[in-house]
Amino acid sequence: MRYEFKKIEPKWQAKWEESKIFEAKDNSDKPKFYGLVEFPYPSGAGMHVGHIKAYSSLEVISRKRRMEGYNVLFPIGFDAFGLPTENYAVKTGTHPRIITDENIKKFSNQLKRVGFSFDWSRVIDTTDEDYYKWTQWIFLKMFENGLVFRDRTLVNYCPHCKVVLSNEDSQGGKCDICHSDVVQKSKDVWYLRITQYADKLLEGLNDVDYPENVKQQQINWIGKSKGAFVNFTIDGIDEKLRIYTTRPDTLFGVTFMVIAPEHPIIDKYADRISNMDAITAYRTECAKKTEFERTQLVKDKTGVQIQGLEAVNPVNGKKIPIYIADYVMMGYGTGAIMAVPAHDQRDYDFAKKFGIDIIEVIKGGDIAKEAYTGDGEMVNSGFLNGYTNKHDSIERMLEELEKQGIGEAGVQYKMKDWAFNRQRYWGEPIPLVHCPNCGVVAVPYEELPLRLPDVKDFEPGEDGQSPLAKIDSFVNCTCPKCGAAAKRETDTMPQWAGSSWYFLRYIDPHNENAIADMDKMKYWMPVDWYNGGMEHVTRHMIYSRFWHHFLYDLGIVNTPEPYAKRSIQGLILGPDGDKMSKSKGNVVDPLDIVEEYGADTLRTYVLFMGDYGAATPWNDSSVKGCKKFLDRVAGLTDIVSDAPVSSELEMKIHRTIKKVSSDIEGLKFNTAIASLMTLINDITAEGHLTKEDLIIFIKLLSPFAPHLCEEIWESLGGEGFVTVSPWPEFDESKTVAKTTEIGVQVNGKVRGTIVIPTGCEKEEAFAIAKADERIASFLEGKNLVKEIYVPNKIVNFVAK
RNA sequence: GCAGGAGUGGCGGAAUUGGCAGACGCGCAGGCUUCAGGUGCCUGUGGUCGCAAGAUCGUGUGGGUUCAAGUCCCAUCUCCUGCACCA
Repeated sequence: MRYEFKKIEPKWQAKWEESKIFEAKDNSDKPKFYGLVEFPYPSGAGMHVGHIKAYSSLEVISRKRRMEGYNVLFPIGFDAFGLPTENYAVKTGTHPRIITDENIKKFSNQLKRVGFSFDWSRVIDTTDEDYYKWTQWIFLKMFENGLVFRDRTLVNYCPHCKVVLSNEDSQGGKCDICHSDVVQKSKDVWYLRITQYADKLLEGLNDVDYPENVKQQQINWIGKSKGAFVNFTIDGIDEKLRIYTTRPDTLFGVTFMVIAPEHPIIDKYADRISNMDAITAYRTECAKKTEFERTQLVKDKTGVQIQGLEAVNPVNGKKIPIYIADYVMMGYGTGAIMAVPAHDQRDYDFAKKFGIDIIEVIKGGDIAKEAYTGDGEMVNSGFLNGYTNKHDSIERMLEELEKQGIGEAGVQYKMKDWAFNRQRYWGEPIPLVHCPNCGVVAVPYEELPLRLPDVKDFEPGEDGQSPLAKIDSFVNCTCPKCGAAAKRETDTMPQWAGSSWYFLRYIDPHNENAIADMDKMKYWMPVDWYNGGMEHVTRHMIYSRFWHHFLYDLGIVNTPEPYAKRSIQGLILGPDGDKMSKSKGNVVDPLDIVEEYGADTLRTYVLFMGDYGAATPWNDSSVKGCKKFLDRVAGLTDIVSDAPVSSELEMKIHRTIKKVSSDIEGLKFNTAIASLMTLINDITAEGHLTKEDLIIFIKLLSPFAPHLCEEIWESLGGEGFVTVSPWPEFDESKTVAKTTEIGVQVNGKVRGTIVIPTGCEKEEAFAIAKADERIASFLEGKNLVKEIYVPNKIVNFVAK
């Protein structure tokens, strides 16, 4: 047979669709497997080879599971709200709905052409009102349960996109969407109280199978730290300055305090501060800086002492100066710190610059040179003197603080509450109403979905207002509670909302009464295996785990954790080894590859190219190598004969079944394909194979190259589809050879190889080795000191 | 700075977890097929020395443990990814 991909690919894609073999069954006695891939944002550019790699791992595993007899749910959908579509709408005047529909159509066709075995009967689109109705519904549940609040604070704001960004979306001080510098702006913001779930999100990690680095990244992101809150009094005023510290045991070493430039105490006591001009100037200076600039100037400390306010160290009564400095952030802890210059490098640098005392309280370093952050004996510390263990001294200090009522143990998280609104059109409307009498009121559940109004102008307002604010018919409404004239919230939800629960909707995509039917969730949840990119580990995964924990607490879902197992695919780099990007012109279009070499070749290549988790450059020549491999597979049909193959080849077939089966489970697709290549080399050397042997071969290959394998299956008279035929089994006894070739070392150097009966005793192995002429020549005239034999591995003689 | 990961031929990458380093693919060289190019097939392919048999070196670098180290330990360099004045 010849590998005529242009003919066979459309043929089998049509047959698969017609036979519905990829549709998951809701009522099944079979064990279930729920494989999930991160659904795409349907951009106008269409699919990228990165999408192919991202979906191929669970594509192969899902196909293998079907052959193993599982009822498989392998769905796909579109995360279609978002800025690129809206920006394109602003530019072209086309409605985002039309653009989205076009892009989804384009993506679907492309995915189908690659032959992915998605269940197309369960496609979801986050911008579909039947879908976002439930996104709004979950939001209202959170509102009802006190997890939604509004606050006027400094937010990360992108002046280019004109939206408020969460911390997650402004990493490194750059807007995640347009990469402009993010500025700080005072705004009213809706927050989701994700911090209330910080501990559950941490503890939940113990129960899931995520790669270690993924867990670690989430742990760092949540950033839990244990320490203490301590209240410092301000001299002469009845006012406490509250700080957070992880080292309360160094309290005797505090020689000054620092507060963030935005700290409210400054305005409160402005009349007592004698250098308000200098302070105001410094604050203005800081406000101008972006957070990025502020955190970049790590080396040089700046600040201004507050003249007129002095704090009192609560453990020794000493009066200490208070400074404002931008190295203290309002957003973490209490926005104020106690400074211990002897044992904190930042405080040390500041003290050196401003000539403040440095008092050593932990022995072991040289505080004339730098801060000492290690352990050691406590000194100059009153009742703590003589303590040598950090844990003990902290405990002792906490005890004292609580006894005297000046502080208590506490925890802090780096993770902040989730800024949950955008001033944009193309997102889920936030279902809240502002009533002059009742305040903020929820839209009643029965009025959901709260639909996006049809508008012509998608341009956001210059004052940072949503385009929805310009639509009077949308804004003006009556209060659901008191009936008074009221105004709708005009902000929309951020991009991450719709993807925070989408895996639940696949289970029951058309349910009109609930996000999904409980019995169906009990069958399908949790997601057995979720594959995606590293970039979603801290945002999407944390957000969706938060929503899921919340829904679990309400009894709406049946598992606390949504994803039992997570894997990560590595990037595909351009042929030049750089990240693919339009500007570099090194982008590979997957459809070009499908056109020229076929979908099976593309699928095989993206998994063969290297370690699945590693970033690997694209190589056009290697693609051809995979095409050549499939050509040779097609050619196997020409050498089928009735004559049984040698026992040697039979063993290799059994070994290959074993290896491909286990490699797929470990995401080692490259070696699984390599072993099939090795086997075809062995078959070619043998010159023939039986029909049964060929069936085994195409079954093993079918998850990777399903179109070709179906064609061969059909030509061999197979019933139905190879895709749903049983996965081959191997006979362990047949994977073992009668004889094994092993290396023989003399003094640790390989001097030859011998053939031994597999699993033989050491005496026999030594005898065979010594009988070997070459080995004997190396042993001649020497004393055998030691003989080592590792069964079926190696013989080593130590001779002097 | 902190956390995680990686350094193996000309290239992508293997190595049953301490047991013959370089599987498989690409590339390259030679040969066959071909008027020719391409395709296809066969052979070879880590470095150095050697006609060869073979010897010798070899997994970022330096040390160590071991009969035996890509793999374990100590030190060190480089690169990637994330976080970062987090108190």
